[in-house]
Amino acid sequence: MNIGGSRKRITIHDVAAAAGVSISTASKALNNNGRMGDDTRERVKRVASEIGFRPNALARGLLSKRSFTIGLLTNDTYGRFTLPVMAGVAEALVDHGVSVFLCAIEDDPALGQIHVEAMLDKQVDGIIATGKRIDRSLPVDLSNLPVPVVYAFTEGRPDSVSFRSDDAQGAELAVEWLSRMGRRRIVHLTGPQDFFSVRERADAYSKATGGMEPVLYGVWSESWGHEAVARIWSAPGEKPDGLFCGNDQIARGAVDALRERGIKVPQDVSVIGFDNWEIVAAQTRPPLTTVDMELKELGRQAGLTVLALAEGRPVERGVRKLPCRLVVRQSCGGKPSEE
Amino acid sequence: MNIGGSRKRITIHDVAAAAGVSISTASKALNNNGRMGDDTRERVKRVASEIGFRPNALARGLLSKRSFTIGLLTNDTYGRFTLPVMAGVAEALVDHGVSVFLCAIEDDPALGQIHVEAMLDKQVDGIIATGKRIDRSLPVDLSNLPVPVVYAFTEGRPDSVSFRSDDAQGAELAVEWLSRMGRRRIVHLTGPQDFFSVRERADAYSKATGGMEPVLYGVWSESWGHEAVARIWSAPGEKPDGLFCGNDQIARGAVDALRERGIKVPQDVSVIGFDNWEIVAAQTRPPLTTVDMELKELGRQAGLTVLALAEGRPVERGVRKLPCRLVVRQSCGGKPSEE
DNA sequence: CTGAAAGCGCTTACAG
DNA sequence: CTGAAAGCGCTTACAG
Repeated sequence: MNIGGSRKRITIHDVAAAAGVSISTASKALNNNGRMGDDTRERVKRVASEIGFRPNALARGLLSKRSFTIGLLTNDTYGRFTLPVMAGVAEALVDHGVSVFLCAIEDDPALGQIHVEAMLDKQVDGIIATGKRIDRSLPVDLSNLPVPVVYAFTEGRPDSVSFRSDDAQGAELAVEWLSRMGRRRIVHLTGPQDFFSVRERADAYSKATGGMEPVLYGVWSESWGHEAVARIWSAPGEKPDGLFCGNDQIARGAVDALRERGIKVPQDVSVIGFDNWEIVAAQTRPPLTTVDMELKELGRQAGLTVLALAEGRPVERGVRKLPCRLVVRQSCGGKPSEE
Repeated sequence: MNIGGSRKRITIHDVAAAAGVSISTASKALNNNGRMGDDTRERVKRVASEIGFRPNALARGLLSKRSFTIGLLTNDTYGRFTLPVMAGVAEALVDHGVSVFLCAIEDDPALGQIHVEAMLDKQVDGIIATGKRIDRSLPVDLSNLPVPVVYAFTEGRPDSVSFRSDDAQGAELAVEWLSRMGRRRIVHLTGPQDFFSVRERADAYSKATGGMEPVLYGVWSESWGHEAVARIWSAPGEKPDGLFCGNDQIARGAVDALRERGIKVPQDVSVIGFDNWEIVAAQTRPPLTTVDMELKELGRQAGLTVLALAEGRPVERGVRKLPCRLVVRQSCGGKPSEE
């Protein structure tokens, strides 16, 4: 049963012995290089797989200077943004045989330093830095490392390679859809103004709507969505027929508040969210139409990019903005997109 | 600026040369073993840190048969359960210099196999298997691996080392608190009966309440919470004054439904959840009192346990149940616990 | 066509 | 007290 885990590992010596060749020949046979008889090569390979040989990546890495390992550094404890990014990274890299160290460093510089050093000691081929907002950097300096660094959904150095969502385009998508649903008085309820993405979305919103309605800044919570609706609907004057919310939580709060006032969503008012945070968006009544930042795709690209850098392939520097995608559910009307 | 990441790595040869000793002496000095003059040892150490020497973990691992790396395997894509477990594992192991590979394998056996092999190739010191429910195992056989395996919040082999939450005790905690709040007619709304933890919690609930009220099985969603409340309150007869919900989503649905019926929580009815899923529990109006499964602690213990196994220290086999903790917010009355 | 040797960056007996 | 040598498991020139 071997529960403690102590089966002796099979090395290339075992393969060589079993196949009756030298270890150099065994190595070359397995790696498809060197010249030798096809029969020899085949025999070595067959024997290797029969006895269950798997090359020791540590030994390989020592020679090749490649560990087939990268590190993902994040300060997003809750994992709301990091998880999709991580999924994309892993998915893109698993085919290339690279594994991913996940390091959650909170906002602790000392912890960050420890993790970076541990990763470097383990000879990672590269590092992906990710976080919870685009305009903050991790609490650790990644600028002079002996391995390539790619930033994804977090602020990087000016001359680095960064990936982020195109928040302006996402906001346009939202406003466009609302107009397409026939909405004319669209109000924007959003988060704190010191978030770069808040400003970017708000600007795009103003540009798209002509800036007739004020933007309501608040916090990223359901209760702010509630409060904003209360504020708008208790004030005199014409009411909006569309609400573009800065995230799904605000949207959910708004939808709940509208329902409590007897206002029908989407018949009377269309509400659109941002983030496509499944757990919030799908459980809202009605389920939220929202903008997805495609973080998994972002992770995938970041993964492929560190890999390229690690292999010395040329990569253009600068920040790359990835387009957002509209996910249609029921809070705006229109036909739900198949997911 | 070295953006590509190509600074030459400093080896023990550099240290030896700079300190004017042999590499054996350098090695012994840095590892605090071997005998040598204190001055020599100090000098080597000083030089090493001056030139920024960090030992190559791959080379070390080759000798020591320890990679200071473990793998965390999960099929919980959304990360709701895995993230806290991961946080605990990492927190427990970072002090020991071990890093964690995160492998999300969905429910794909082939993907699972690939990840396990990749981890083994990289000589992980052990593997922690985790998932999204206690009575399902990962879609990959971990029983005959050359490294120790620990199961956390997923079904393991009978003779393995497993950690799980004590759901019965958690349910008792919930019922007890409800009684303490003066509730006498407590109904249990929960998830699908084929979940082991559902049955365990339901049994504990029945035992604690005397089994006078039926258990309402459903699904893990807000809408089921809604529907259950509608069903109970539209039926004739005496109504409950306490609702023990199988998870926070059901609890949230129930709270919302009660509010819509004009029933006050917690004045008229106390509602308690399960999971302490922050995003749901804290945003409910009023915020949910709930049972926390202490998954982070579970992760911490699992981490320490693989480490022990990897180092050959004796570890008792079997499944260990960790106690749950009550988190008091406002949905039951009583004083909120400081978090 | 195949193998002996050197070496990746370390550690650890073993000499001196 | 210090260093030369062997070796961890591989790969890669280089001989033959």
